[in-house]
Amino acid sequence: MKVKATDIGQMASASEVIFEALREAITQGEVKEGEALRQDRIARMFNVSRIPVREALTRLEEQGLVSTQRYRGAVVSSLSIAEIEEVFEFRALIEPEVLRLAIPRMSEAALARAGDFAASFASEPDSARWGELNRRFHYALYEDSARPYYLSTINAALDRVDRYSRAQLVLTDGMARAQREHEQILAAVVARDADQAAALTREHILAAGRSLVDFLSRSRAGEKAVLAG
Amino acid sequence: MKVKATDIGQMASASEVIFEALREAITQGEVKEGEALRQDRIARMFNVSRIPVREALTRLEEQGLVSTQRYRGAVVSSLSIAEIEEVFEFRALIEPEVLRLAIPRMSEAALARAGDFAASFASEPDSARWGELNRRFHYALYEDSARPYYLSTINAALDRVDRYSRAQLVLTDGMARAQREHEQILAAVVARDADQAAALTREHILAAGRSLVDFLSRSRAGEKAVLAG
DNA sequence: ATATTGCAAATTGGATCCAAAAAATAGATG
DNA sequence: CATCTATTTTTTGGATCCAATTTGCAATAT
Repeated sequence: MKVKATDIGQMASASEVIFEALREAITQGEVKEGEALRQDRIARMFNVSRIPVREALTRLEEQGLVSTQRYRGAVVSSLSIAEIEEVFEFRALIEPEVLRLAIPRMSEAALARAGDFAASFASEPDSARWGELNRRFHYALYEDSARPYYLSTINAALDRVDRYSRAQLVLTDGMARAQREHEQILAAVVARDADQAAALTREHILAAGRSLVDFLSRSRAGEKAVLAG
Repeated sequence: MKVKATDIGQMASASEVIFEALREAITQGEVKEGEALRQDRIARMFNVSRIPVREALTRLEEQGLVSTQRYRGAVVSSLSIAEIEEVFEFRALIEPEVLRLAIPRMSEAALARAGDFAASFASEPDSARWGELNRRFHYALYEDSARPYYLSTINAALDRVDRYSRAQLVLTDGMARAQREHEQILAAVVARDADQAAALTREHILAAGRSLVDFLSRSRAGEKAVLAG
């Protein structure tokens, strides 16, 4: 995991830096699910004591990204397929509504930014950055909704499932399909057709969820077969 | 605030006990918004050092119940009227959907429990317990939805706004109206009419939100007048 | 009287240390 | 050789201590 304090803010406390680094590492899939996060090891990584590490782990646990058992330490939480499905179902309920609320008040600047992010997918070879680009594209469309609470719940939901999407996007045609759907959503937003944009967003999220669940079902079944055989 | 470790669980760590006690105290309105939560004072209350207190405050900050500035300590976050409106709007989007999902699979036991909670409002003189009864009533209706993530977001939303509702329920007829609406929702659920139950739940939440926002607008305007005059 | 500067008290973030619990390892026993 | 038990090692939750920062107050200047 990368340690870059400057990216986070000039006067960020150690625990904030560690929290952001760990959150990034988990959502990016750099630390695998079930992997133990030892306080002492992380503390040495950052040249600090275990105190700020514990604060970071507490935050991560509150966000549901790690789970902790008394005296047994923190492990990256692994979501069942049902739990992943639920997060996509949740997003499919929330995000179309936020987009609907944003459209009447959307600035040209935000719309242009969304267009730039949508276009940048095509020229981005690093699959590790697709998740971030996707998030920024949708965020640009949502931000003028003036609904900070909704946006925070969307971000929390994305943090939970992002790490599962990466492999699927690389190994299937998921990325190409997502790009096409982004263009369709964008066209509906440009036309200020809130109903259409919301419906397309809902389908976009549900389709992504179905693809991911399908992909994970296959790969997890494969893992079990390997382990058994 | 009450310190009752036994209520929370046999082997709960100190920080968990403190977290629950502070969360309860904040959501119940026992500590006022803007009030500073001094680590040392809380530590002495519970006869522990500041370390577990800091962990509890970290959790509360992650949940949005307190906000912290470096070296300036934690204060109970105060929500603007717009933010309170947003939470009710969010609940009005989520909760009807959860109820809709729960109805086809709802057990008789859960339905009976919801009925008991609905009835218990009438005989509960302590207004401090109304919020909890309300939460349990709705939770009984939602729990068979098998959507733990939705339920956790609903609980987080309720934690944010519960403390604002108490005074309003006592000083207006909000409680009586809520009771009537609960009975109507219950009837729709008994009839397994998911559309009707969802619509009633949405209206129930939106009406509660409107009442609360109206009440707070008046009382905050009054406060300003007092401060100015 | 009011604004300003300097110092002391209060408060927090973090380091170091300690005790309790769990995991790992070695030894005894069938 | 496998299994159970005792002991050592790891690891965590919490206590105590320290340094950095803010806040409150008093003395001073205007």
